[in-house]
Amino acid sequence: MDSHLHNPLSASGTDGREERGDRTAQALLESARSAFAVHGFAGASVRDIAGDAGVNPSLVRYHFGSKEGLYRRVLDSAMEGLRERLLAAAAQPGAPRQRIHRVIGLYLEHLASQRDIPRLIQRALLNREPYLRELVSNYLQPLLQALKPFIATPLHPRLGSLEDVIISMFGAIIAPFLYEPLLVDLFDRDVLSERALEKRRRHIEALVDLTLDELLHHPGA
Amino acid sequence: MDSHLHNPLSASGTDGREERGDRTAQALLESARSAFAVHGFAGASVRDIAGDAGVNPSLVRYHFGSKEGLYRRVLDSAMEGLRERLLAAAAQPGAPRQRIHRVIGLYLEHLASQRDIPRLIQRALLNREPYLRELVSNYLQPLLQALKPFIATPLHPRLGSLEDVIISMFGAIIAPFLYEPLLVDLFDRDVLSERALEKRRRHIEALVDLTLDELLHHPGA
DNA sequence: AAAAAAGTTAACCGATTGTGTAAATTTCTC
DNA sequence: GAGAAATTTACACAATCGGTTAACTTTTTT
Repeated sequence: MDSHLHNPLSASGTDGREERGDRTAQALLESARSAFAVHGFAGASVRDIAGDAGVNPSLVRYHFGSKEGLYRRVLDSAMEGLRERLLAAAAQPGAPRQRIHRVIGLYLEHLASQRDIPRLIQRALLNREPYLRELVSNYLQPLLQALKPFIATPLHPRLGSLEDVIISMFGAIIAPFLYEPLLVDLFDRDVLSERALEKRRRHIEALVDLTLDELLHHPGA
Repeated sequence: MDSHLHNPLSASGTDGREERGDRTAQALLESARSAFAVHGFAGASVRDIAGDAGVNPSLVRYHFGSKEGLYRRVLDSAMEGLRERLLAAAAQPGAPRQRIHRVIGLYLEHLASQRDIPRLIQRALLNREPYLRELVSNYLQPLLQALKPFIATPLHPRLGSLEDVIISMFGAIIAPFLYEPLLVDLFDRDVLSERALEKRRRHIEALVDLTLDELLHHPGA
């Protein structure tokens, strides 16, 4: 069926020269990432994506096989390199708390530099796409295993299990990116400006410290 | 254009008898709520919704004017009554902290009993639908005004402003509902079971207390 | 320069989309 | 029971969807 269909964006194989096909595939990827983030997979049309990229719609099939193939590549490219950077940050020397702060800071930085990512992942979550299992096993599971020994702790009398704490911190980290349009209306100020995000990073750091202190020393009952 | 188009579900006007049209409108609403939550507005088709409700697709136009009219009614019905219950919980006598816990507990209960809501709101957020402004001014703004005097506080040296704390708590509260498919894979256990949600409620309560203590007394620098 | 490969284009396909319309049916009113 | 109103049905519409094909142009290879 799909006879040739050479995989594009092959990191420009032998030499560093960028080929013609690579450029159009890259343009399609960028337009698609934005379109899928804004309108979702079902809401974004191949024609619109190609139009935005200034390219013929049929090239989607040529370069990516199908709309779904393009979508997969968008998700992959959005996550590219993150796994290695996160694990490296977790493995770097330092006190456990410093490592955790580094990982969180890196993740916040990644979200801030690629604003489409939270929405892409959130849409994948809402649609319960099978891609999520990869995301879990590739990113979250290794990260959890790398960080868990630092905070191995029995049940806390009030905070409960470590899982609950992780869920809360994860929700708190992602919140401003996901609820931005709502928060702008509620607080009447930009929550994704560079200033706000740096403020946010310090807040998360404090919140993590607060819960870690409570979790590790659990003084109160 | 749309000449007659009587509004259905009029709470059965004079007598308590449920009319034929009300029943089909109700069936459409229920099917639509599920379909919009699962597939999104663009992904859910009028024909599928009507088919699931066992009803002719044209009745969507008759009862709700259009697909978008149906969608609006779905959002309204999902939020119905929540505002009054939340404000009543906030206004009930008791210590400020108890009021906050009541509001949060009520909200968690509402999310738990209507699992479609987090997904519907999240999709509305992702699509930046204008409906969100209503949601803010009808639910969040009044709630914020009702709770704010209890925790009026200057900037905390580490946690930052009250807004940041609210954002984090909000993210933590919603997290298990939104990230459920991901968390099931990650922790290999149900995070939305009745047991897990009660555990979750206690955890959130502790987390709120922890941050409120820090916010109000801000002992550490 | 000829041949092969890679990339691009335009046109078309069947399926599905939301919506509109007019007639048929049911229910209510008198 | 006749007439009016409310509700339901079947059918058609224009538009859009993703996908397919074949011809065309550009680039690379020989």
